[in-house]
Amino acid sequence: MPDAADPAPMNAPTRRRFRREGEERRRQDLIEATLDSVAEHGLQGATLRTIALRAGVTAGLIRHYFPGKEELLQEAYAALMDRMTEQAKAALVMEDASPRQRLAAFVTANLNVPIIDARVFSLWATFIGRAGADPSLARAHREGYLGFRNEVEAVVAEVLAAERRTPDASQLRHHAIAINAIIDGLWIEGCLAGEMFSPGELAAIGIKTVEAELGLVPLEQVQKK
Amino acid sequence: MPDAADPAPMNAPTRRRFRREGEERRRQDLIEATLDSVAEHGLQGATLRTIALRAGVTAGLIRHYFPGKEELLQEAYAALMDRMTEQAKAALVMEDASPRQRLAAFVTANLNVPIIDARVFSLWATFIGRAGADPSLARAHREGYLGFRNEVEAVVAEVLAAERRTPDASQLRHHAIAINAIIDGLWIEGCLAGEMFSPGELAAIGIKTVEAELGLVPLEQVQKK
DNA sequence: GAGCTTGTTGTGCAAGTGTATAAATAGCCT
DNA sequence: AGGCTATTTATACACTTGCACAACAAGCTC
Repeated sequence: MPDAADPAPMNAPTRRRFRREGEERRRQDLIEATLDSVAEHGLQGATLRTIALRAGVTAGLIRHYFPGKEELLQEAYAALMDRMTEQAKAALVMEDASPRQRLAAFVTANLNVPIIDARVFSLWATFIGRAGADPSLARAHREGYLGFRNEVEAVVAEVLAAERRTPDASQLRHHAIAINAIIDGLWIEGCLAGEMFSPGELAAIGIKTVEAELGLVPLEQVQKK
Repeated sequence: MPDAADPAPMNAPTRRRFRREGEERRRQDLIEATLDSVAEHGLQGATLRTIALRAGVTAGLIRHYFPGKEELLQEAYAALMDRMTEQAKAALVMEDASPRQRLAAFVTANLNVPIIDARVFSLWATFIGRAGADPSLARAHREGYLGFRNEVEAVVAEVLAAERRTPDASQLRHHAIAINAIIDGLWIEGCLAGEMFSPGELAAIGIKTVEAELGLVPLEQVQKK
């Protein structure tokens, strides 16, 4: 069958149809596609073409929104950190709850979905692994870590105050460091081997360990009284 | 000065001098060079040429010892895990020491150099970040993790037995999970921001937190009695 | 020391990388 | 409806990557 019926002579180079999106939307889509690619294939597998494919655009467009790949990765990492710390802190804004309840809720929130998540962990590990060599990544992490620890320290202070205990700054700092470690450690265990734990088990362990660290008497004993 | 005195006519293609090394030596050198490259430049920067340069050989030689880059990376990761778990367990083989002392020594060993080390952490994070996508990495981690946790569980059982306490299997497991988290969390804090802590501070916090988790009475109170 | 084995080098190559840039077209403004 | 602009596509390019292979020489054996 001859192609004489084709209105375009030769095989017309049919160009890809596309839609114009707002700048903010495109940037967010590209960042999300970047995180997806990094989570799935690692930093080495996250090529501009892979990212663009996932975002539903062609590779050239990335350069229109980001000066280069480096900047895209940095913005993606910043977006990830923002999301993580924001979710973590969100559990703290409970009105009309005792400090102890708020602390427990904070621990619980950090040891369940969506914070316990294999994809997020993969991203965190991939990026943090470069923190030793990349000062900008190291600084971003440092700020996020200290912010998190300060939140913990503030709640701890409230909890102890409610118990009529007045720790000095050094003790408070040690409590925050320890509790931060407990949450981080359980978070990793949950992300890497979530199916090894029954639902809520990690949170229960976390609360118990944190309260033991603070020297709080177990709730059963309180209620028995 | 004319080069007529040069015994070689033209610029003779002077080939690189080399020495033949034993197979085991070369393999270990290449694995070490791989770990160095990954720690410094990440997985993406660890190219065959970079690795070979660091090992003092040319890139082609790698293919003589490893089927491909994939296998080299896997063996490097296995070597890293071996070293880490071996060092960690080494602290447990103390003769004539009470279970409680052995547990404290274990915690201390895991929260000081050489286990607290930015390079090792960078490597761990880089590799573990790929565990979600690479089943072989995931399995290697799982085995190392469970081995570590079982060690912890064994020591905890001894400590509690010495205290005349007989926890059931579930309680023992929870203790091991929590203590493992404490050590991991503090390890990360120390690796990522070692200079924020005074020497021995992390170990002190670790011991205190672990003993609180187990419900051991602080040593000061024991001695006062 | 001659000869042989094989560890080691050097070069080549196809595929893929980030970046640069020209061509096209979607969608707003008048 | 028609033109303008900037978003988007598509192609080109220099460079790097992992891998293949032929040439070479280090060091053992006799």
